[in-house]
Amino acid sequence: MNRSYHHGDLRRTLIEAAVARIERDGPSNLSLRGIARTAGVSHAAPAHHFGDKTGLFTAVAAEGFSLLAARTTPMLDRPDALLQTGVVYVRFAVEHRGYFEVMFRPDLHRAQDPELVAARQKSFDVLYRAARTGAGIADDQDVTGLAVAAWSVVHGFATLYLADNFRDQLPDDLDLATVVVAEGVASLGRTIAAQIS
Amino acid sequence: MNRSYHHGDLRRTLIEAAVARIERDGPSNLSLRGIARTAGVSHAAPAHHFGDKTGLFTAVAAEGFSLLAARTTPMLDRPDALLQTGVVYVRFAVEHRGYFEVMFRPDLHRAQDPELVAARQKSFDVLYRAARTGAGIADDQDVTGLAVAAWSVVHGFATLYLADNFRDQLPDDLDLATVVVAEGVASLGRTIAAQIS
DNA sequence: TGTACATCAGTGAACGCGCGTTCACTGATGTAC
DNA sequence: TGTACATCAGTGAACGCGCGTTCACTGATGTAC
Repeated sequence: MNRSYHHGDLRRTLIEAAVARIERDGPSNLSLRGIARTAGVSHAAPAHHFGDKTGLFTAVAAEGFSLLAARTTPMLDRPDALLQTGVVYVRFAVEHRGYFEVMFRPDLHRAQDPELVAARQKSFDVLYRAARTGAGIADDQDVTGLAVAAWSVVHGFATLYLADNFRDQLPDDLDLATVVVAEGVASLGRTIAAQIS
Repeated sequence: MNRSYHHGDLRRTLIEAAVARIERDGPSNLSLRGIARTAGVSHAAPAHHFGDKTGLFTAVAAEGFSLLAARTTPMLDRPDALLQTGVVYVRFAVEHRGYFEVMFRPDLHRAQDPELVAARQKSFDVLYRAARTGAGIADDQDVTGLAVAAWSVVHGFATLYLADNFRDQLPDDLDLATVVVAEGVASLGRTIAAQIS
């Protein structure tokens, strides 16, 4: 740990402080000064690396999408790729809530930032590939509905879970809860299939 | 419209101003003073009706859940109750974004407020009944997995849609998009069912 | 190896601002007689 | 119907606070010779 005047890796430290801060205080009440305080650094230091507040959150979101892509990509080799990708998505959201909450709040970051766009695209690609291989869909067939439905269910579950909406309904253990939900999705698919026609 | 010193129905006006404000500026940057400004009233007036900021948002959330329950309940009589409940849920989120965004942000309101608890419970009951009747599940069977999955998918879709994550993938028209997603859910159910075993 | 200098990273004081809350007040309304 | 008075709803000035951003600065590092 560099204790001298120059920090060494302040950029990284600030991103981690931002994440820690969001996990502690929730996504409201985010402040640059609070993050700098958590990082143990002067409140003007972030400007040096990120320009302004939005810049910092943009970097957090971009790194979040990179992390998510890195975590989900290995699942593509599994026979149950779509299921496993979903499970990893939910785990990511719960274990890295600080990233997750910033990633999907476009009011906090610059959506057109190139680094962010690239990282997000990488995540989306994994999802689409998982949907394709999982359902045995050929390259020229449309996978949009499936991908959007899969994304919606894991995203909705993660969001509601984090906001404590399932406390009374599901087992405390996330793995057990995931099994219940997976069975629910199968059951839901059957029900909706019957109601669409 | 009462233009005298006494407003007449300030409570209602303030709730509507809060909703309008959130729809305009997003869920971050909410301020009591801004809401009072939108309502055309002194910034100290809200304290009279809601005590403090949290009190106002609690009232907004409670009214949101009541509205949602009122909108979804009529769907229970339909043969395709679960599908229709889901469609109404998504429409509600999109058309009443101001309510929706507050309802699921427990950091903004007092979660144990009796009025809020009652209204939320009413909404949950509709969802559970829709899941039960939709899937033809008897009263003594467990419907948790199905209900949670159904809730997750509509909530996730609404959230991602509102945060503009589907711009490139789905038709602009919400009704058309809903059809695509419903088919996706059916397809997802099949895929997951195959991968669970 | 030593020195001079440019560049870079982080500091801390200062700014102006909008915020939530409080408080004594005032204008309007409702009630008792 | 008229008057006195209590209650209620909304006002506006004031408070202290934390915020984001700016700016001249200082301490450390890297480079040229």
